[in-house]
Amino acid sequence: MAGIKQVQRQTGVALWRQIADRIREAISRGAYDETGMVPPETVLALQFGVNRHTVRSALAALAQEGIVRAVQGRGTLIERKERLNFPISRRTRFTDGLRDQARETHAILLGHAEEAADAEVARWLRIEQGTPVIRLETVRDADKRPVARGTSWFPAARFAGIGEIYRKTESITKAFAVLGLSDYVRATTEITATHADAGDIADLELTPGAVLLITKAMNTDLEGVPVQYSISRFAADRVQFTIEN
Amino acid sequence: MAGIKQVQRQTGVALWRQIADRIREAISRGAYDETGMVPPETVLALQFGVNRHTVRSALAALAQEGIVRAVQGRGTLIERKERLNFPISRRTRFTDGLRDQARETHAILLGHAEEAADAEVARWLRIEQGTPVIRLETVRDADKRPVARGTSWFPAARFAGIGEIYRKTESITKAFAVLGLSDYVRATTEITATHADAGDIADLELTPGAVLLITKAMNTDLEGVPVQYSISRFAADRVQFTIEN
DNA sequence: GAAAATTTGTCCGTATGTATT
DNA sequence: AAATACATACGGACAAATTTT
Repeated sequence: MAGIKQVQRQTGVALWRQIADRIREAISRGAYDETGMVPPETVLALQFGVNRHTVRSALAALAQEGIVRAVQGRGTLIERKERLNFPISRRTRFTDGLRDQARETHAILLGHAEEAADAEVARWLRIEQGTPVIRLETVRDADKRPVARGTSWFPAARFAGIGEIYRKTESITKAFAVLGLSDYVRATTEITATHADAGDIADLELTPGAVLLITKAMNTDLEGVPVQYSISRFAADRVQFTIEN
Repeated sequence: MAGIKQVQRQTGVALWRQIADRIREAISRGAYDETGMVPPETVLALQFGVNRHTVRSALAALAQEGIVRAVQGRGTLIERKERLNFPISRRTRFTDGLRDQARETHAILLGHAEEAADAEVARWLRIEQGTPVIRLETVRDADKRPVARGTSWFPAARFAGIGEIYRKTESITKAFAVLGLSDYVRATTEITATHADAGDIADLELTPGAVLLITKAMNTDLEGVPVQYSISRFAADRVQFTIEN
């Protein structure tokens, strides 16, 4: 390899930014495709003629952008990504929506409980605060990769036992069917984005600083009665939403 | 103030994480509401009994979450935020949608140009690649705060001069009206999220690591002919989208 | 308006811990 | 078990931006 162009000091652009730009460019050029990894920090530090910590600042920035992912003891891996598409419509179904995009999907029930509806849940489900609801905590995988984790609430009186049914069927649609609700529709969806918290990082196998797409959604039966309120947290670099009007 | 509980070493949780958690909690408790700022790094370092760099790691994490914002020479400010709501529907109008939520909105035209449609623009506008299109670069403000920046493309043959008209009217809807298109509808919207790049940070007054909501949207006239394709980049901590089905 | 003090930003060097190979 | 590689933490120095004097 020919000599590497050194970074420039006192230019008004911090060294770590220059280095981040150079590494980002090298990655997109395919310079590290053989190994799928960035060279070790010590090597990069030598190449750019800076301290290892300066390289670490650059790599931290790239990790935050989702371009690389550092694994202690192994190295810094280059991330490549394709996004799963989630259409949002009146007929939005989580699992069905993935059918053509992933060979294998799973819905794992982390836990379920019966509790009293708080103000937010009560408002979305249009019930009295304090009414019993069933809460489900789930993680959804597509091809062994976690895609989203979520919390759903259901009116307890109408959907008693939905937790265990969901664990077996791995599908809200099927669980509803078992409980006598043959069809339902998506009424409203609210979308925001933020950074991943500790729970997201653990459940979705993300790195600190990762971006999340968050949906708050309410489903109703065909009479317009709310049957489910859910908050889902998607790994933003693995999904996109589409709305067709 | 009574003694501050020191952080604990060798517990398997990094000091900077413990400190970030403590500061986050203090902020939500309102402990710094008088000044709206976190104490200086040197003070925090003394309080927690760690080096200033360790505090900096914690503050960097909080800055990334959008909870604080460091300003060189001033201090580390606490961010408080309310989100503007953008309904996405067949009748989605950017400016109209903000009318009840902001006293004053502006659309600034950064620049416009006529160019040949690339593959992506051609696909969305359903025209031949290479067909002339007009590109508009805009930034939108609500109450003096930038909310989104975007790029829009229009078929040049049909909307000649839209750049200058938009600069005066500050509204796509009005510009369309001037050019003889009295009504239009939102056909499709694609939503993703990612980190802000350098341009976003500058135009939207963000900090590095900020989260963006990105929409790719296509509008058609009432006959279903595409009239606009746009990519908009929203500061995620200032907006949310809602979809009513 | 200029100088000083304050506060965050960058960079280096070193040491040690932890996870993986 | 040893080597490798990233993670954490400390200490110091100086730069840059802002506020205060």
